[in-house]
Amino acid sequence: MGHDGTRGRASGGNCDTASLQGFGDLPAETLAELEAICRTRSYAAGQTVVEAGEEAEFVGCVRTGILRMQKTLHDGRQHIVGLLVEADMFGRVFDGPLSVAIEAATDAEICMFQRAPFEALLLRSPELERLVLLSVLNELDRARDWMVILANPRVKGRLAGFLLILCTRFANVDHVLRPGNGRLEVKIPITRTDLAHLLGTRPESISRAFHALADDGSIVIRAPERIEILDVDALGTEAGDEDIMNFASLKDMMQVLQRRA
Amino acid sequence: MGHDGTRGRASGGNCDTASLQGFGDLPAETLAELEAICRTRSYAAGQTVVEAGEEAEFVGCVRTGILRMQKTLHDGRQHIVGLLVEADMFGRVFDGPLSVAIEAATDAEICMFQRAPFEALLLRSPELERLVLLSVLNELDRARDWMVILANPRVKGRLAGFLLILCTRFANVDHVLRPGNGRLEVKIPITRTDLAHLLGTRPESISRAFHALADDGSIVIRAPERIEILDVDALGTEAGDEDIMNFASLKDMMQVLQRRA
DNA sequence: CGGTATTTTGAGTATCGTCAAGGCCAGTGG
DNA sequence: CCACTGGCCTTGACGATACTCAAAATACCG
Repeated sequence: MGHDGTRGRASGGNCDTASLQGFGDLPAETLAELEAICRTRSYAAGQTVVEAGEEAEFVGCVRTGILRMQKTLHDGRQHIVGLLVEADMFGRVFDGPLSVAIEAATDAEICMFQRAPFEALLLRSPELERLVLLSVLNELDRARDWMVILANPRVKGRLAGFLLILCTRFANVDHVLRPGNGRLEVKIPITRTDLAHLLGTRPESISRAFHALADDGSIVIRAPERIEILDVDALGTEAGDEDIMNFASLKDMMQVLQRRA
Repeated sequence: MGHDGTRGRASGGNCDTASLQGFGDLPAETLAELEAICRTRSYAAGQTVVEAGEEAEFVGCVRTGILRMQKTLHDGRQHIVGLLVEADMFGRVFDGPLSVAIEAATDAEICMFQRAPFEALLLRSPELERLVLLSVLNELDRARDWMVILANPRVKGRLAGFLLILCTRFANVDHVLRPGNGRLEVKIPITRTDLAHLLGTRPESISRAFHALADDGSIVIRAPERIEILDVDALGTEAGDEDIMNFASLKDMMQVLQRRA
């Protein structure tokens, strides 16, 4: 499964909090206090960051890499309920234990803040509180996006929706999107098995759906994890076109690419 | 469809903010300020509360009834991404337009706060800010619960999960749960069509799934919208048992009911 | 009582889950 | 250098499930 269940360990050193997305606008004083209570940790793909039900000792912020949030079912199967990327925060503030487990989907670097001092700082810094609130609000939106995708009755449609989300929401993350040489190529950041868990199906169906989209001419499978997007509109139709707005920027990018080619 | 698209209108009068769940613990001073900027509105089932994309003028808190949040697809179909019940808050604070439309699923009373003053108050009152944060965090958890349910490959399993959520999370709400005369009866608060949208399937499949569960002896269909729960464990197994913890309280309730009968 | 919306049922087809086998790639050890 | 191993992805076949279309039954409302 690739999930070896080992825990990452602190690689020492504080993070440069000011370089975290969104944190730059915080007052220097707040940043200094954050700097004092944070630490960078590195995790290899498959390592566990937080167990479910754990009284999260830390509040974290992803610096590089991708984490997956998952719920463990009683029979041992695991359902992925979201991905965390650059600048995403996690860990319950003010509240009880975390309801999801968090594992590294790729090698990742995380900025960890000790929980108690972080909460104390939160009460004193409205700017930070606002940042956290926006972060959670953003995550809520993303969760709803997943819901719309999952509600699609056909696997092919769910996969199309997933690819579009990858192109829009995860666009400027890591190396997910590569608008190289006149083509739009996406790097699938998780395994087929994980993708199946995320989309509520089995790896076999994922594979078939990929090739069905390829047969339609919507995508080209250059490698299992490297997918070239050919027809955004077709994917949108397949996915149900949840939001036309979202694709506008993506379509623009496609046109620019085609003009360049 | 029952969605007549009409807007509710203010029925005048301020709400008794102190009686809102969670608000009771706020300082009297904060409560007084809230009182000054709020207003109660009543909506009939099917009326629109907020349009999607609207620069939400208000932040709201449900007092009675049930609202549904939905995303409108370009072809006009609508996907439900969640339900709002008593004490649930909605409307983006600090952020842009709402990404979902909100309609009354049943007759509902809502406490509306003007957005600008509410945000201002938020900055001054850490207690209120914390309340809002917890509210959003709670909603995020619920969204993830929906995701786990939606990821279930069989419709029967998704429906079982929905019923369990109805019994646990919506337990002490409106008239959803009626532990009358030794039986546990649930009132489905939305139509079959809406339920189909929520669970990512069609009304026909919903109907068949209900009767399949009835044939299994897990439930009894006393009326299309009145479902009697017989076997919580069977439903849990069918749903995938996402969290055994959640059912503990429900099982207790069942035992109490059976002892009483 | 008639009209409408909702729910249910039925039959046929497409899709998907399941089981089993094969292929591809990377790392390992001879 | 090559066989071997194990993980991941793919493919095939078959049965179960769910979607589609159509129509009937039921409930709701004036």
